[in-house]
Amino acid sequence: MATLRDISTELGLSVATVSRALNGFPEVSLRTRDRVREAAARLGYRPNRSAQRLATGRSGVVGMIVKLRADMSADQTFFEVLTTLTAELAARDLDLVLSVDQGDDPVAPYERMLERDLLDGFVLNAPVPDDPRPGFLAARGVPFVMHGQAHAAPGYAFFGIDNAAVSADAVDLLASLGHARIALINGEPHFAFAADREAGFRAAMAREGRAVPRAFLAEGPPSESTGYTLALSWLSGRAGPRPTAILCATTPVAAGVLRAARDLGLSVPGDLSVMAHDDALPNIRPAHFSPALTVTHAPLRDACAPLAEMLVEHLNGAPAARLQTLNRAGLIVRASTGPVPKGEEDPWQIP
Amino acid sequence: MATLRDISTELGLSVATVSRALNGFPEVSLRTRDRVREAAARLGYRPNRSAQRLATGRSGVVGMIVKLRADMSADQTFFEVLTTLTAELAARDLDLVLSVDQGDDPVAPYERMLERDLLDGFVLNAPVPDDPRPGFLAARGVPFVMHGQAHAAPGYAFFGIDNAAVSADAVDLLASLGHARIALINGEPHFAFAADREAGFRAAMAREGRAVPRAFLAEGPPSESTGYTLALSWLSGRAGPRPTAILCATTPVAAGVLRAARDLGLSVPGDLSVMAHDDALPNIRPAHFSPALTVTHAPLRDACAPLAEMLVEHLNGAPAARLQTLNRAGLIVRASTGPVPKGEEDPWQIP
DNA sequence: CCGGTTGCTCAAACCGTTTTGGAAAGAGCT
DNA sequence: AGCTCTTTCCAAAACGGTTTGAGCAACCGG
Repeated sequence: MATLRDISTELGLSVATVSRALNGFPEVSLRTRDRVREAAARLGYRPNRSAQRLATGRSGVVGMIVKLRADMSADQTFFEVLTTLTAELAARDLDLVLSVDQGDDPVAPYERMLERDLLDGFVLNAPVPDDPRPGFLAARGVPFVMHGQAHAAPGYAFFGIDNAAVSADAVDLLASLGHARIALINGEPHFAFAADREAGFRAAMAREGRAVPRAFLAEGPPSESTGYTLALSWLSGRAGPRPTAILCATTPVAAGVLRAARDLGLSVPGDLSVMAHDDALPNIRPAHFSPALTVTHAPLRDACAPLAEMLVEHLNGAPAARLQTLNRAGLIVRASTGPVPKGEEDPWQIP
Repeated sequence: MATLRDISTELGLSVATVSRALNGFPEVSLRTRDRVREAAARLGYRPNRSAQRLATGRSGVVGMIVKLRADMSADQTFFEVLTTLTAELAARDLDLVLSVDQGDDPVAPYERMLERDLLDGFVLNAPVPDDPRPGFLAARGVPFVMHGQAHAAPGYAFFGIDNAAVSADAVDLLASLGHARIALINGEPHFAFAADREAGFRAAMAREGRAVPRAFLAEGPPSESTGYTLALSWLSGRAGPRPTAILCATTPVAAGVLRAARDLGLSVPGDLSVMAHDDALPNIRPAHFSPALTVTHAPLRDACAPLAEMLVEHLNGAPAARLQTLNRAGLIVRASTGPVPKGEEDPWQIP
């Protein structure tokens, strides 16, 4: 394994110059920099991480915790983020180490990883309302970036989408099509994103003058069966006048709703409009649903490069306040939404 | 953060002595060792990993690859191993870093991790028959331990259970109860453990003089629905004389079989005996099934300490040939197995 | 011609461990 | 006392990078 010293003797330069050349410092001439680069490539030089870390005082490793559910499965969306994030961090010379946790204390696994004294920072995910982790890490001066947002105006670095707007955009589209009875199948309520979606939904519905009985505001795991079960019950009319539009937290949920409509002989969008938020997971193609699904669209993948970049800047001393991005999800209108059915324009009455 | 130097000046010793004292070398007197230990604790000394690694030439980090299925889920059992293994390795001063892979090439993710030049070795899991990974890593001189076994007599370090014996023990128990028509719901055939279970099953059945038609040798994912569906079909009698005993790859599969029997009005173990292999995953308690499930029993958790220990020894130069353990699973007889029903003692006839 | 700037490079110090090669002190033996 | 072993410690040399401070040209304007 070639070292800086090997290159320096090879070229008759000092290790200092070689080091600067490879790190792209400005005070080394273009010509020598190219020579050094060439020699490094030729000798197959790879920096020794331990040495680099010893000298810089940084480990080049950031951590992330996988939170397992009671059934020992991990969040589907987690892996989607994980793969891309690993690549994005690697491109910035950071390694991502994972630790798995199944305990109750949300900060304990972070504390354990800090004790190992190996990490420069963290990527947090799946924020919950009043998430205790940001406070804990901030108190210890550990840099981190959050994927999502646990508070309305957090004092920490984060990247996420405007989840209140996700619901509002969907409601606005459906309302403009004349829908008054819009039901929501939300994500699980202990996640911050779901709270934001509900708040946005309620606010938009109120703005449009549409009431929403508690019965038509449901929540559940992001699975096909969640959508199927809830839609079956709602569309049967048992819970009250059936919704003319259903807004789903994820595309699998929408797939279940579509199946329920099919089973009941309802046409989409003739009798029922269906929308979902699309995280753009692979192997799920809402454009190929039948009918093609109208969605708000924000690929989870797209969060990874910004998150990685923000973490790097944070590690380099950028203040958290500068590292806050809230993206707006896109709106893709396809074939699963249409005008409200004739005679179904009346909103729900709150008892 | 206190360093060796801090301790050495504090005590008027050299850093060399402090280092040896802390690492428990014999050439330092008991008295000074205690003084050093005390001072280290008092000053809150924590060794600088990067420096340690630079000096020893080892990174103290081992890798593991999470292989994702097409549906983006990970193997349930993977996390069970992962959590315990992380702890066991940490107790031996090794960090475990994970990388997620969803590609087709089985060795590519290992190559990628090696390129990052951060790892001392690997833990491999979920071996497949003729697994290419051991050869790949051995060719590069990278130490690793395998959880399981991909070949009959591998040349590498591994820890696993004797899966042929798992099947044989179950068949022996059932045969001793008079059962002749024993069906198998095996794990997915691309895993080595399933191939071994099938081989053991076939051999034991042949030894007992029992034929097994292809139709009663099924395989599938380790889920409740796999067991339910297969058992429903078998017990209906459509595929031929119904089995008097069903051997399941996992306890969730057995749960499905029990449900199918219940739905068909069959009593267990009156009409049907049911067995499974029990990995002892949390949240699944075969002892509380109704009836309590007879199992072969080998907690996945139990593999972790040996695996960690073997990896450490391997890193310290122990030859692979000395680091091979094949454990025997236990047999726990509970209430789901009983004598063969009267009049059902005849084996299947192979057409 | 001179003082000052700029561009490029180098030697040396440093990061915090582990490990090597002695050396001093004491013990045991003749 | 002289000699050889142990025992116990130390100074110094790694490990392979990064960073500092200084030096040497060449170039600038005056």
